[in-house]
Amino acid sequence: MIKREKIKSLLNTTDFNREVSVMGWVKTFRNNQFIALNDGSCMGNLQIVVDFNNTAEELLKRITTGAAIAIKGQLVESLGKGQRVEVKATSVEILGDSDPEKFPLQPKKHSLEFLREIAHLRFRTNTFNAVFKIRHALAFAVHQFYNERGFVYMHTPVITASDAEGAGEMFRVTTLDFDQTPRTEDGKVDFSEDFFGRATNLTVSGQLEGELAAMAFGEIYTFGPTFRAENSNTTRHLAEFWMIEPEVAFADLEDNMQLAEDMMKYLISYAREHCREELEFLNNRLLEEEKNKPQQERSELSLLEKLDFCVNNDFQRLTYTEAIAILKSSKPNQKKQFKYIINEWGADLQSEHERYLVEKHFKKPVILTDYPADIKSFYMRQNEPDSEGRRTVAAMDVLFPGIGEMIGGSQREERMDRLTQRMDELNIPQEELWWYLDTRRFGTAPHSGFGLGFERLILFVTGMTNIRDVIAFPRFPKNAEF
RNA sequence: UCCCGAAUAGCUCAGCUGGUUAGAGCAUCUGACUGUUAAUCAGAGGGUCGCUGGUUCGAGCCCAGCUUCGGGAGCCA
Repeated sequence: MIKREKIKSLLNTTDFNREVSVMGWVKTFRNNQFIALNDGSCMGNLQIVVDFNNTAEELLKRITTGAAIAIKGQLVESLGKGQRVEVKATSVEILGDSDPEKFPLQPKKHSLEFLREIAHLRFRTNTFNAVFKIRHALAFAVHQFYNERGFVYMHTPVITASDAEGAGEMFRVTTLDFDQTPRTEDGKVDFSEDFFGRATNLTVSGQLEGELAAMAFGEIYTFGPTFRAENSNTTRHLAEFWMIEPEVAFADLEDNMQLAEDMMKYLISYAREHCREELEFLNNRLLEEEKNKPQQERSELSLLEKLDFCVNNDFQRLTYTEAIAILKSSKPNQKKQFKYIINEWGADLQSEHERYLVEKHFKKPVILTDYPADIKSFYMRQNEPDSEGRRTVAAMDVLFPGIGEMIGGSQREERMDRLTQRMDELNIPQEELWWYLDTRRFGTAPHSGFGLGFERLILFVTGMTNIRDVIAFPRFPKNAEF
């Protein structure tokens, strides 16, 4: 028996006129003679030539789009034009039939909306083959990047008891019987009867635990699933997503920004180098799509140009205060084209403002720092008030064109008194976070970290526009199919 | 959650001012052809017009509610 070969290697070989064995799924069967076969190893198909005169009619009829087949035959230089190699089949075996009346994928363009409804089959399309190959490569590159720099990969818990992180609504984790929930004397649900003896949730961030580890290993990162029960219905939010959170001891905001920028450039470069075929396919896909758009709406740079531009140019760094000044005197603000007009310092930036800075003003990734303390989390390091007495924190947001916030992070407040004072102001109970505060009690040190939304990175690198198309089985409000 | 839009064949979409039997391309099936490249040519089948109610002599079309989807906003990564 001959060993099965991958289509990817056969398409590149010059070792012709030998017996090969291939298996895969039928993309199309043309002219009762030519099978376009794909085994997932690459986007390209291998052409199988069937001798239909000497093949049973019954068998030919079962070679339908979507069917899994095993082929044995001679690998030869193609006689036809569209491809370099092909296999002259000597044996065709149907491994799994695919009823052509029912199989939903056709050899034609499908809308992403439709494919989202058949997410279990969309992997078989070129686009999703490319997207998920890139996703894999980038996940691998994340580990390689941090491993090369001596970071320790931490697995922080998915189930957490602290709901004090303030990162958003949480999913409750419980084994209580909803039909007869135990109650306390004042009528509330008695979580002391629950599995963990207290109320627990799915994690919204591994940061707090990450900080604990960073205060021992020096440099750590987490990379795992994260859950937000927000009723978000957008192209860039998921209820379940993957987040990368590095945390570095003895690092200030400056170091943090550098790490973020280095990481982004490393990851994008990695994809450029290792996913050429996939990126070129997606690049062309976007160019095709743009042809149908009016000139105005077409993007200035192609996907590949955009990626290269990101790698080759420094990210624009500026403070919130500087950004407000730019926005205040910007045309859309003066002409009142913004929905939210920037009047004074302290306003939270809306996505229209972020987009203006990134896409119109600087036309490159932007790192915004030193936000007003009032609009940021309790754990961010408090800056000294400026000459006008305005309080800011050492926060940073990395903004990308088309995506918005790709990364959110900060230098952490390492000073016990300042941290607890802020917690009091925001009514965050210190008892619950005693373990977190212990890091400030015992050998506290300056440290910084950030969170990168993995799917948002994939969005940017693939040029896809809906986050539900860059995760295999998206979880979002009213949908947990598959 | 808010604003806007959409839902018609397996897919993509057309359907006039409310009027007889709801159309096209692709896909599927049948036949022809047989070095095709989203093969081609001929023919055929395929519809609870998202759901519920209302207006009307009459609703795919108008109105209300609901569901789902898309775009934008908020929350954020």
